Amino acid sequence: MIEADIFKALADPTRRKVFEKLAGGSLNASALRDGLEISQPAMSQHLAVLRAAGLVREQRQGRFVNYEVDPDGIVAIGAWLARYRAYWPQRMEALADLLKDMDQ
Amino acid sequence: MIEADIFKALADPTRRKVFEKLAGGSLNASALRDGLEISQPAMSQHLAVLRAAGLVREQRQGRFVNYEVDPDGIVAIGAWLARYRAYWPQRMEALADLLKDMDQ
DNA sequence: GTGATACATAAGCGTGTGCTTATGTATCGT
DNA sequence: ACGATACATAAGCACACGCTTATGTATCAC
Repeated sequence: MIEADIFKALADPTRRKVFEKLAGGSLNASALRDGLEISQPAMSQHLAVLRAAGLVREQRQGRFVNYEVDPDGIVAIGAWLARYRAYWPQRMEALADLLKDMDQ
Repeated sequence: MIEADIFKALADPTRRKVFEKLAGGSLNASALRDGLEISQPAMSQHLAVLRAAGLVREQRQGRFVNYEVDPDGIVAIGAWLARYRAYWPQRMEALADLLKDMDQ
């Protein structure tokens, strides 16, 4: 069950912050650290969890490892959420439009 | 942060099973137990977590307490997911249609 | 080659989580 | 009123989780 890893990964607040940072674009592990008061090994461990969950993927570039959001993870969450379509208050597309607007 | 409670709640496999059972319709705590090898207090605790996360809501009916999916929780997940819209492989509506088909 | 930088991994530790057993509270049947 | 049923709560315990420090590996600059 891949959902198990996904929800576990997202249960941690630091990992959610990291993931949201990556929503703005690709970043390396060091760049992901600043702003967050976290040690280098802790970040490395968090990234390993996110990667194992399929939420993030990496790309080596010399000494740096660039991380980016893995669309597969997003799809998996969407797939899970789709099972509860009967409880969506309206079409998810409409919700998405709503949320896009309140995104500042 | 309500997402914290939501993802934490869904991180547990038993709670996800309970939640998916409720996707089929309202059920009381005892009915939710069968199939799952879990004690009565454990189920009660899991339901308390799901309720606190806004994923489930209850309705007393005599001695029984009926639980059902709370659309607010679904909306909250959809709202969070909407932040990553840039990484959706296509429109979520299309994904939803796809998933509805492979839902046996 | 040598030192510095970027990141991963290992080991150990405090804390949170999910379970159990035991008990409490409320409603139903008689 | 009394026992049974449905569920919640309390306390205690084993284990998982996230952190730290220490160390390993790989790439860059010179």
